[in-house]
Amino acid sequence: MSMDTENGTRWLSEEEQRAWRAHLDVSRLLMHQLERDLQPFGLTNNDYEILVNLSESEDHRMRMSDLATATLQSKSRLSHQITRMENAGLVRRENCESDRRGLYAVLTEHGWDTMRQVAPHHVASVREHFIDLLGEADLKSLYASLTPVAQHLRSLRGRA
Amino acid sequence: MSMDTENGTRWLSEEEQRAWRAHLDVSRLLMHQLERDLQPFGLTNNDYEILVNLSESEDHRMRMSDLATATLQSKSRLSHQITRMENAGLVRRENCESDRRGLYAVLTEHGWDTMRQVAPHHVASVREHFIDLLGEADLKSLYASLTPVAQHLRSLRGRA
DNA sequence: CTAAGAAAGTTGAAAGATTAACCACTGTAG
DNA sequence: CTACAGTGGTTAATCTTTCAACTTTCTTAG
Repeated sequence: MSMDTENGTRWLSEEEQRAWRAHLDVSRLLMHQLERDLQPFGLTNNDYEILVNLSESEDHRMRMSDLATATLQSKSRLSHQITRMENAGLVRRENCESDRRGLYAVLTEHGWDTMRQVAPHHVASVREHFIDLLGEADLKSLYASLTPVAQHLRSLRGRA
Repeated sequence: MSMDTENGTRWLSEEEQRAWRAHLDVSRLLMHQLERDLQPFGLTNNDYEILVNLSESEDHRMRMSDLATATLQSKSRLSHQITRMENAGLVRRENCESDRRGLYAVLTEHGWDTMRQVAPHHVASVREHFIDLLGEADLKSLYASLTPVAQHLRSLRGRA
């Protein structure tokens, strides 16, 4: 196809640049904005994501590892994160009978209440800053385009 | 349109969820992967972005403020960032004649060399993990969809 | 049954990010 | 020309993330 310069590097075309930049900018600006919208509730984006995952799980609990995988965090980071949330009374740790190395992170009453209170605001925020700015066609094609990328990237993580 | 539950919250439809999740996942996985690909060169994503901005600027220099804006960082964060890069010999600070409060961040020789060495690899990385996984139509529609979102978000930053 | 290796999770130190307070200078309203 | 609000940038304290080392338990090859 295109082989632009002396050293064989295929630089990005105008069009490619634009798409790339757009994705990059949205991705950062959006995270930033969502974080800001959660701030009044004393939660960070990370806190919220943990709460979502636990809320949607059987018995409001998840194994640390699974939670780490689901939220794309390292074990270490998750461990610290859960410690903070434990101190904030949002979750607690419980050990696992079937595997004595393992631990569950469990939503507390307060965690669940918090979730129920905050979720509507968060959804509103996601709508206002993202979803509602896109048409149905946009959403469909976004999903169709990005899914293979996500798959590719997931297949890569955890290599050397 | 849709008004799903008792309390009036417009939850996300299946389709909306999927698109949202896809964007979220790609955005995080991708950053992570790019970071990893830069690692062998001793650069972080942030370092690289600064280098790009300076490289593309008149005289390989930019005012701290402008650089902060361009890279969507806070002044404080940028200040720390530049200090680190200064210690690594990639940039240097120079004061500004016309406004004695101001400083320029200037690319050093070593910074420029680094940039020229690394850029091809970075582009390859962006292609491998993003651009080349999308068709031309995908790119076009991605750009078209995301640009208004980016504008919306940019208009919001720097409020209260 | 046991030893070696893998898996689950934690920990502490070092690096990076955020917050708020700060200093120096500029521009402008009176 | 002066006082005062705003700009440009840094700094110190604090919080979060990363990295590497470590403990405990589980699995499996022999």
